[in-house]
Amino acid sequence: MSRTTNESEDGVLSKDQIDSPLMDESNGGSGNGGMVLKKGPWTSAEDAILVEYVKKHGEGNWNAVQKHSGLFRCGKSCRLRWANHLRPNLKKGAFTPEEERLIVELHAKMGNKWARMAAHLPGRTDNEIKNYWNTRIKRRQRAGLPLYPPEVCLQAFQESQQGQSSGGINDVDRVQHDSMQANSFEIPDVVFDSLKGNGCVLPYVPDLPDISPGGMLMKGLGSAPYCGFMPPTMHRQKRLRESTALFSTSGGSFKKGFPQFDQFQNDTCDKVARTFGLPFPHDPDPTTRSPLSFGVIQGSHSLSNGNSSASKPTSGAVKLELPSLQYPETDLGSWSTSPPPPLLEAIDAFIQSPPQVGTFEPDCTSPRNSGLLDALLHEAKALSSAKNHPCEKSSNSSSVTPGDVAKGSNLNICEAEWEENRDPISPLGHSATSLFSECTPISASGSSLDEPPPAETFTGEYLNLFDLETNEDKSCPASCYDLCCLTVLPGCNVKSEPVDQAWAPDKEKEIVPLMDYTRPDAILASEWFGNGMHESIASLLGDDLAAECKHLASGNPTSNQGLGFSSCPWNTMPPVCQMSAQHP
DNA sequence: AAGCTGCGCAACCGCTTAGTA
DNA sequence: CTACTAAGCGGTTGCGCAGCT
Repeated sequence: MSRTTNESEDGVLSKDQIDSPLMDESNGGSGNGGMVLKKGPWTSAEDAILVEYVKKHGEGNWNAVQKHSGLFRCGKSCRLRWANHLRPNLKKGAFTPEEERLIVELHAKMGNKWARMAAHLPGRTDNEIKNYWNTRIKRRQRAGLPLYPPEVCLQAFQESQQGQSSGGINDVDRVQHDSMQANSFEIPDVVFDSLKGNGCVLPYVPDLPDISPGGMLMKGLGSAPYCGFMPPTMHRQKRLRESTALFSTSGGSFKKGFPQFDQFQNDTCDKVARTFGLPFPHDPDPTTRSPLSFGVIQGSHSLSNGNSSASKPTSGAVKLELPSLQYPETDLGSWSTSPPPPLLEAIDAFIQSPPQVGTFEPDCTSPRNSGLLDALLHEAKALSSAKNHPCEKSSNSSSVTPGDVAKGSNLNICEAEWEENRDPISPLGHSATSLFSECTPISASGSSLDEPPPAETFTGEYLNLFDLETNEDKSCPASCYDLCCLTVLPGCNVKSEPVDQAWAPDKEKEIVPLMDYTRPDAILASEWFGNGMHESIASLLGDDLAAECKHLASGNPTSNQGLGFSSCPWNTMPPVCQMSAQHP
């Protein structure tokens, strides 16, 4: 705003306009008789022309503006100028606190759906909101603050829970567009569209959504200090291409690696749904269902789903639009100087090019919402699959990983399975491993971080949450945590506080040190869900996992040191999003 | 005072979606 | 059903300004 257009040149086409390299010949080549179109800042004169034109002809048909008004601007540029600066009722100036709060809430619900967010902020443009958000991210990153305030995460979660209990996804879907006013989470249309079309078994097509409420929540909840931090932007198309390429060669492998996906998906989603009171259409054989948790989160679409506007389930490699929050993994990159790319790509690739086995419920869990979630989902499925097919296991649980963390625990089996499924093809096989390896480098000293998160923040909150937490954990900020949070659940040893209490705004301060409820794991591990929920989780996780959780909770703090806390969760991670079955 | 750096905003670019022939 | 066009959307870039050295 401070930046003005060529105001000094008001009234006439500046020589810039005429000679400027900004004049886009390539652009002007077509549709305007070879006329060169001007680029760059608008002048007052141009604004006046455009305003006059719109007054006469109304909005729309922007390509005609240049023809009829004499503006040397492309229609696109005119539309943008009008929408962002000239149209009436635009609010100028800084965002008010209320607006800021709303933006945060909206982003939590919608992800990077700037236009949709703008619809909730009269007088504000998507561009403004986008810029504000990007700025906010930077600021908070620098400050080592969570992107989403705990209240937002809590609200999101609670609302999602309510949505679940009150009628399942359909209800949620129904209110999605009014969610803002109601402060309820908005569920992406996409998710439900997909569900409708695919029934319970949906191809795992993480058409990346934006940040999903769920994803966001996960993020927000998951990455305490950095929750919801956006990764360095990478063009989605670019990423898609990259990821596609990345997995193109391993596409065949995927199937091999995840032979049981098909069967798996139904099982898990089903169980999860039932466990959490979600309507589940069919339940052929509940007993076979894989004990997977995270349905909790997923179950609540609002929680796990991102919303994406346009995604439809597709098969094969899918373009993923990663929401800001969708990159839990990106947190790594965001917060550290260490290169996130491998991780991101791995996860992205995985998400984008899920195993063709593809009958994942894409939307129920809304992979789109969170690339991380997708990845986790896959891993979880792999794990579950492995469980169902012990014969396929291999004893090769070598790598440093979760297995190490859970040494001597019942989880070893799972871990082994996990390892089995992971390498070499598992989507996360790469991501998980590389992920941690990348995360690990972020030393406790924070040397690899641009702005090492305040140690106090991590230790204070996390250590209280997890007995497992060690100094190593501190060195593994958001990114790791985001990932870990999802999987750690079982092992969380949380000094839990009753949810309501913990979230009481007035008590927030005192509680924060005890529990970081911005993290899903913390919530899950705490009394948040009450005993019933714990049971549900236990049932989902399976006895072994549950036992493992306890084991971990009581934990051997040193077991995970080499790898960092984050490594553990991956192995034990339950499928986050098996909610596919939420179709009518 | 000059240079440097970072921040924030405006605009652009590329892609997707919707509408129409 | 396909092709084309317009519009919309989200990510990225460029530039001016402010603050710091």
